[in-house]
Amino acid sequence: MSDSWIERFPELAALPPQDRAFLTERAAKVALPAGTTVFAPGVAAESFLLILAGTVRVQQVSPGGREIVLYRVTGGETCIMTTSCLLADENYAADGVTETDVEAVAIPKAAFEEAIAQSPGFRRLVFTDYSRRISDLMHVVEEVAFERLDKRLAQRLLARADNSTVVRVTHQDLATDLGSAREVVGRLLKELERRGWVALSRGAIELRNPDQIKALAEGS
Amino acid sequence: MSDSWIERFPELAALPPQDRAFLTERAAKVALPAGTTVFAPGVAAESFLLILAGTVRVQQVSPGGREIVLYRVTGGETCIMTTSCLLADENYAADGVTETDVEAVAIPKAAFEEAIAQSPGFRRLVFTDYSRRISDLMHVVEEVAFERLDKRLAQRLLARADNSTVVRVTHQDLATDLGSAREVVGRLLKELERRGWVALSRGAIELRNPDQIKALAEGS
DNA sequence: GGTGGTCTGTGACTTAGTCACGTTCCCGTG
DNA sequence: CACGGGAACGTGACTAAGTCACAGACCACC
Repeated sequence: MSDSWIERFPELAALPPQDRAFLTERAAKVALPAGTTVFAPGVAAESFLLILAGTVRVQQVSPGGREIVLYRVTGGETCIMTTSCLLADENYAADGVTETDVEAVAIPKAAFEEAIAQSPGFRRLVFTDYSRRISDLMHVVEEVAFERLDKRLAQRLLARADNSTVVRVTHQDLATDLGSAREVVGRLLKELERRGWVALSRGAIELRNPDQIKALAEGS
Repeated sequence: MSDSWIERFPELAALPPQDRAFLTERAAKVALPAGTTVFAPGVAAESFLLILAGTVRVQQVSPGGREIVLYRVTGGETCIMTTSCLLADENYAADGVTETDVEAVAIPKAAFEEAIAQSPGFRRLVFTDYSRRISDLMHVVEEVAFERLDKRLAQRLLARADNSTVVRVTHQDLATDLGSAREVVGRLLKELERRGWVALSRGAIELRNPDQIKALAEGS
């Protein structure tokens, strides 16, 4: 297989040639259409996944049907859920779904373990991603436990806007991001509209006053 | 240093003799009195920590003064916060405090990295603990986001009771465990007392009807 | 026997979540 | 083109949880 994908991962690109060759020989490129379930509670993974492009959403679903996004895996990152399955035979109560079409590289378990054993750079990649996820999770706990929902909503709107002025997203999507309920998000959005900060329409939210929204997102 | 401590860690006890010797030569036993801050935001760790006895509480503090316990590290486990600092030079927004007197073993950074490189068993120990913590954190998110506070309170009471019938704990301690507010916990406890399930006194809670409390803790 | 610190109680209020609907919009099929 | 069904959104009434500003109550130690 071509080794061009390896450039997406600085830790791997810096490996000595024989390590790079080892990885590229055993890696297989996979394409996952949007909406694919990458992993789910109770399903053990059988290969290590490196994401090249697209995003995977990792979320929890409550018995009552509510959902919360724990973090997103994007290009240049690895999927620690599958990593953990490989390394610790642990099964997690979360599921991963592709939000967009995803291109990834799969490394079989045996090759993964050998890479871990042989290559400090590869280990570093894996550990760094573990740390990043723990950091993400702690941030989620902090937000859910301590921050006001309107502030968190403003943050999500800005994050999803990504410099554009119109966000194509449903109230339910935002509620899932925040671990809240659709009606609650709807009411908060309505209040923002009343203040003239956003304009609401079906499936889309226009940010009319990004500065005020930013102030809300950053406010104490 | 004596190598008897290594028996507390099955993964390490099973190592080949030279790996065991390597670790015990470089390890230093440390004793931390209750209430010691083991790590805090912005402070980088300089050695890897294995806990022999006692517990370290890892928690987040909100700007508004509220706190939430993320997880506890007990005997036979490693402290992944310090691990992450060593492996990924990442700083976390959490702090660790000893809840009891703690006996631990510290392995300096250089020896830690060598052990990671050389010993598959040592790697396995580290990865397993990472996985456990991620699992813990996801559980916290799930609880905080989706579960009712009275149910979570009942769970905490039972966990702290540990087969005894009297729990020595303040309302504030429980609130910190749950990431809630003292007054809220107090009101819920009062309601449990009204039902005759507990008896309240200053600094202690007597479980008068553990079965009902269990039912609440396990109920949908 | 006062005194300061910790622990707990209370009421009034705001914010968030739940439940059970009703309404509106869109898009394909007959 | 009507129309029927699903997805998205709106609403009111209610419960649960958090906040704020206090007021007591208890304990230990001079």
